[in-house]
Amino acid sequence: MPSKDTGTEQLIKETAKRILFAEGRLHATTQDIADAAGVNRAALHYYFRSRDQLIDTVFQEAMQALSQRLATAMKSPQPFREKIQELIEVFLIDMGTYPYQETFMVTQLNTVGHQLIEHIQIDPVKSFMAEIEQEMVNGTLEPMNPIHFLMNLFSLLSYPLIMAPLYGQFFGLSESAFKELMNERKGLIIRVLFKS
Amino acid sequence: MPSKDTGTEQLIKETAKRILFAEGRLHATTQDIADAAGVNRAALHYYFRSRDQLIDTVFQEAMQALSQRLATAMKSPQPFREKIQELIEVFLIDMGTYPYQETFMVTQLNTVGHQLIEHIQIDPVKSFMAEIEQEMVNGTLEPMNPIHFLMNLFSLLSYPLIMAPLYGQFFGLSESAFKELMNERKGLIIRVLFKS
DNA sequence: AATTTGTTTAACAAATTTGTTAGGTTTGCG
DNA sequence: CGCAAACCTAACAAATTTGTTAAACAAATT
Repeated sequence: MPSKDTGTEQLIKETAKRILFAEGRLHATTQDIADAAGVNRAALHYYFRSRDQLIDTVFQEAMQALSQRLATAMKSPQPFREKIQELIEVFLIDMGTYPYQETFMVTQLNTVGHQLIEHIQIDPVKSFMAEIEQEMVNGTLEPMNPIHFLMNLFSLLSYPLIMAPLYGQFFGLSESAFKELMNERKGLIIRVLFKS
Repeated sequence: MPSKDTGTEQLIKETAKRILFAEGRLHATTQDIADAAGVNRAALHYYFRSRDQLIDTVFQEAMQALSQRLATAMKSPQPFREKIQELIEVFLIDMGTYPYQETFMVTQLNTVGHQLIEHIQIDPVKSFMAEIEQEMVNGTLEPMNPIHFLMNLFSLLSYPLIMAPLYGQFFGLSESAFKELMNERKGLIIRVLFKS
């Protein structure tokens, strides 16, 4: 830790994340971010050198956070079903605060041309897939490629939150009606995945 | 139709859609689009006056196309299950060509601040929801808010395609392996939705 | 062939966004 | 205190992106 830490670097990163991941304004300018953080735009260059580097930092951190969340939930020492339940809870909370994080990352990958990602943990995912396969042998889950199970899980979790503005338009849902629906989904997703 | 139609206007729109919806480069510049279309950038202003108007035109057309697809599939005079099957087929083809259309629309809604959308048909969706409710009464579907059923359907369909670059990173999937998985999903989604 | 009309583009201008610099401010510390 | 280091900002410069204009070009019509 440096002798002087005003927290500005952290503030800028968090503000950038809020604008990009929470508000979904994917082409926010440095001015937008600086204003929202209440700092001079030059501070942004002081800490991150360039817009690209700020974006890249935020991207890498988001990737690691995602990887970390997955790893923690997947390594949790609980029975399978409870583990899934925990994963859903954790993910819904995170998606509630940063619904557009994944969208941002995909857009980033599409524009920059698939960049390398640092420090993502692949092992917990692999062992979790083995665990899923075991459940299929046990008969708890329908047999399929375990990747499908994961795709189903994350699809059912993420997509509605990502597309909320669109669903609002098509179904004329209010904010609160939508929140109510999302709460119902916790149990619903479990039922869909486990067919019980 | 004007006496002279070089097809340039159409070409520009289609190129814009390709870059935005297919390649997912959501902050493409007018230069990017003009280059990809092989026309001078001024042509873009000649036909659309400004970048914003081009984007808006493309946005509205995409919205109407989406609404149209939904309406057609939902009004199809077939038994429920076959209707869903058709909807899945149609949607998977469209998503294959324009995976980022929905992402673009949401981003647009988030940045421009929920703009009005012209000519979207809401009636077919309503009658389809009634049909879903009827299936629940019949016992073909688990009882739930029919919006959940639609959310589940579109989630399972769209999300994997939208997040393909991310899944590629996390699971180390090749293009062809991914395509294979997506083909498997057609039947899988039906099974998940109907629990049979 | 001359004219009209729609189309295309090069060159220029304006606006926006990003990056730099030099100096001012604050804070910790001998 | 004095001063060194980190922090912050106003002002400026550069780069990028968007918008305009005037002229060239091509095809249809008279």
